[in-house]
Amino acid sequence: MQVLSAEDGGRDMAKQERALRTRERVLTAAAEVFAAQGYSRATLSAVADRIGMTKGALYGHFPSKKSLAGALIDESRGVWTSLRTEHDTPGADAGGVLEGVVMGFADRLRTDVRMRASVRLASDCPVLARAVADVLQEVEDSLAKLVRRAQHEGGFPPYSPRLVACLLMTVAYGLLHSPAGAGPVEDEEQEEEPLWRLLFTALSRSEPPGSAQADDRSVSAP
Amino acid sequence: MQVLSAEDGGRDMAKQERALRTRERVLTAAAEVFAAQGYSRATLSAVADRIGMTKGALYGHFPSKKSLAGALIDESRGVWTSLRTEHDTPGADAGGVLEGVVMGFADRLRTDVRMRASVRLASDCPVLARAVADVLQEVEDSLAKLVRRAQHEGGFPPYSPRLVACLLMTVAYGLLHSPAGAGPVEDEEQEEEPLWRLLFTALSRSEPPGSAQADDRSVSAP
Amino acid sequence: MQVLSAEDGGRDMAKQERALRTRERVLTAAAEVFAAQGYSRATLSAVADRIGMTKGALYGHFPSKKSLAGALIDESRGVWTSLRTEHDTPGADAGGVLEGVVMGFADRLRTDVRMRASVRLASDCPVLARAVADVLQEVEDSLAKLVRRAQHEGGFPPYSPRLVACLLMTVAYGLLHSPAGAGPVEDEEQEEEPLWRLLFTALSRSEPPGSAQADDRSVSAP
Amino acid sequence: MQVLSAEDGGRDMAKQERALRTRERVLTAAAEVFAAQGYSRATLSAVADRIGMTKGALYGHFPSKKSLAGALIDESRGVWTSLRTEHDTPGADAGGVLEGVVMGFADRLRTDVRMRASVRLASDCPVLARAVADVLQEVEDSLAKLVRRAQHEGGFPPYSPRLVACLLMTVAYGLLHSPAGAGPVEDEEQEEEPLWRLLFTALSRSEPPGSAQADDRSVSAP
DNA sequence: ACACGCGGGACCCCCCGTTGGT
DNA sequence: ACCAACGGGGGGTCCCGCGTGT
Repeated sequence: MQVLSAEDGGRDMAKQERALRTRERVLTAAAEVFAAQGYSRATLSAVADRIGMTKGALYGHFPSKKSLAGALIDESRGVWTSLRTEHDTPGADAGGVLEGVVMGFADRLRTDVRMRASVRLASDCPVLARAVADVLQEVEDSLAKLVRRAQHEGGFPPYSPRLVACLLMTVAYGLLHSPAGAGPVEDEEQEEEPLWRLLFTALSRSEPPGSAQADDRSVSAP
Repeated sequence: MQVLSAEDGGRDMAKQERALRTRERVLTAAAEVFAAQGYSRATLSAVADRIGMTKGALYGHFPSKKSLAGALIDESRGVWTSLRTEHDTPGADAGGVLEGVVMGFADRLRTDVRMRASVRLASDCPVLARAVADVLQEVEDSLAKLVRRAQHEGGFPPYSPRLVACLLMTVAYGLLHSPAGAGPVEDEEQEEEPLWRLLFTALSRSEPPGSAQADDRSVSAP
Repeated sequence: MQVLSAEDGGRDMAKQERALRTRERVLTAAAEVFAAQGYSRATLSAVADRIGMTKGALYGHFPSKKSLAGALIDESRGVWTSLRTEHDTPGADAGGVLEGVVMGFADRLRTDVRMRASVRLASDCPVLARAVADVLQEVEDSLAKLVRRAQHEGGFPPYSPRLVACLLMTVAYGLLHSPAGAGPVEDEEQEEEPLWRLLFTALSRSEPPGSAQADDRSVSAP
Repeated sequence: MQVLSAEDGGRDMAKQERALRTRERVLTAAAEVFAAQGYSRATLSAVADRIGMTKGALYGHFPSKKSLAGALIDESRGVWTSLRTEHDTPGADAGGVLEGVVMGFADRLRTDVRMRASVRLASDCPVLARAVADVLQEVEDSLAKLVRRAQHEGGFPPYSPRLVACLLMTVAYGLLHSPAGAGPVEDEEQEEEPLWRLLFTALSRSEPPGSAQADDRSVSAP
């Protein structure tokens, strides 16, 4: 049914190519709306308008609103694993890996709309509880394992690894749900990365900070 | 508004007593729904059903869904100030005050449904942005000031006070938006307090934690 | 049941006196709201607020919104008959009686809120169709009979009496439903009486108006 | 908006054709309900049921109840201007034009549901006050100007033109708000045209009607 | 007994997610 | 890919009765 002849195959591939491109555009637009409005307040009309389509056209690519959110969630799983394998090279010390993963995650959260949407959907969506529980547990377990490895290698305080992982996830959730305009946004576009660095620094600190005087920017802008 | 005489006053007070009790029940039920579902997914029917009333009955106490959320927000402001004045007794060291306030806040978040609802509404509600921005900024400023005082008295690392405050707020938001059932919930009801203790410990730590081996519960269950 | 004893009778009468006064205030307030808003848009809250009562208190005097409108309608019947008997004195010529009745009606429409409310309710109310049909037919028949008498006495053009009566009623309805601010309202408070006079003049005219030039105010302000 | 090619254009026109037909059906159904019930008592459900649609389907054509009424009002403006230009041919005497316009208006009021709805909405709708004030003033001014012209040409009594125009409008309003079944409705379908003829005859009469005896039908059936 | 106010049920407008005909 | 239509609530609010004190 798929391959009938050479010409048809070529046309089908062209169609699929085009369909795939459209699907990506839909996904990105949906991510923007989901990230900004959350699941329930987001409307398919807003998604369709953003890419000059109609609501009905979306149903050619995704059978429901839920499936749109699901696709975003699924994709985030891949992003996460790639993030982990990217930093967790053989021979790397766990502390560095942990830092790389966490800060890389923070960076993705800042630059990638789909990542933001996925994390927000993870806590917003009522009907995807099972889908998100998987990837959530996976991420949390990975983080906990990294923490444990870092502790064994030394240099990371003996906090409960699972608690640390949970805290990191919680901060991610919180950032996605912060009221617009809140937070210490002063620089032009550096929004939330200093916050991640502060958190990571505090969690991984093992030495006394010295007797330096307290002053603003001491961490966020050395 | 129309206290005319002693007898009438008595009757009015009785009426007001009853009405006030109902109002409180409505507020609590609304807080439960808002905390669990967020603003947009919460329905007035759910609020009414929870206390055995109808939607129309709610109209006598709160003219709109927005006003319900607004009442919760307003109340949270009072709770916060009482929390601050309670711990910020003259002569107390800032570090202790900060700890008391943060942990007290965490405890309220765990026990008081309305507090949970308020914090969640702060980041959920589209129409109350202005109302929440006030109390939010107030809370964040108070926290930052406490951090600064703690740093001046010594014993608190020289992080950016505003960043620390923002992180604390973010964690609060994140906890309210964590997917149900996530997190290291294993004990019967100790939900999120260990997480707050971990965060506070990490932020205020100035000495090396010693060479203790890493193991679960090392912080949450000393 | 009514008169038990002298004291009780006195108290009852005082009560009834007070109740009657209240009833009148309610009726007037209701007439204002009905005349301004029509039946369906009028709310009992607006009526209650206008006299400093609660909605429930109204229920003690009138069992329903419909009964309130019904009372107004019934009262208008009495007003109408008194209006007719007032001008239809024995020995009066029918033309003068007709003019007196019509212009008196116009005056009542201008000064009496309840009359305005009644006429408006006559065409607004969905559930009082039967009650209004009676008084309506009565009024129309009376007018038609007066027209017929005036025609027999001479001096009134031979229009169909029933059609003339219907036209007069229609103008009354139209005035009550004119959009606020419409019409030739230029004088301070003389609103709609010139219109009635124009209509009556045109209907009763039998002579040529002469060759006077047309100019504004020729009829409304001689 | 997106006429891309001939084929698409054909399809779009077919689509638009269908949509336009439906829009007309909706408009007619709404006019029936508005004319019969007035604005506030009219419900969108009644409109939808009348053409076998659902409430949500209406939303695709008119975003609100108000916009439905607004479309009717706007359309009536066009009907009115066409009515005026139709009779106001160059060289026609103003008296004839006035008669043609008024009687044509009366006929439209009898045959065109939308016209009835528009006139009724003009005095019923609370939110369209500004939209109706325009067309109202326009109509009234046009009528007044015609009256003035007729007076200058001779043959029309020197009543105040604006008062005459206002009276005509008032009768139109009154007819739309007459309780159902009222009036001298006896013939099969000749409802309100005799009333208009009586009014116009009385207003334009300049000679004595002769000494004919008064009898029913003398005007409506010469 | 009378008046008051809280509460109830119904309904309206709006609008969203979703499905066939073209 | 589009348009039109559907059906289901959500929020709002109105009119009305039952229990409550005087």
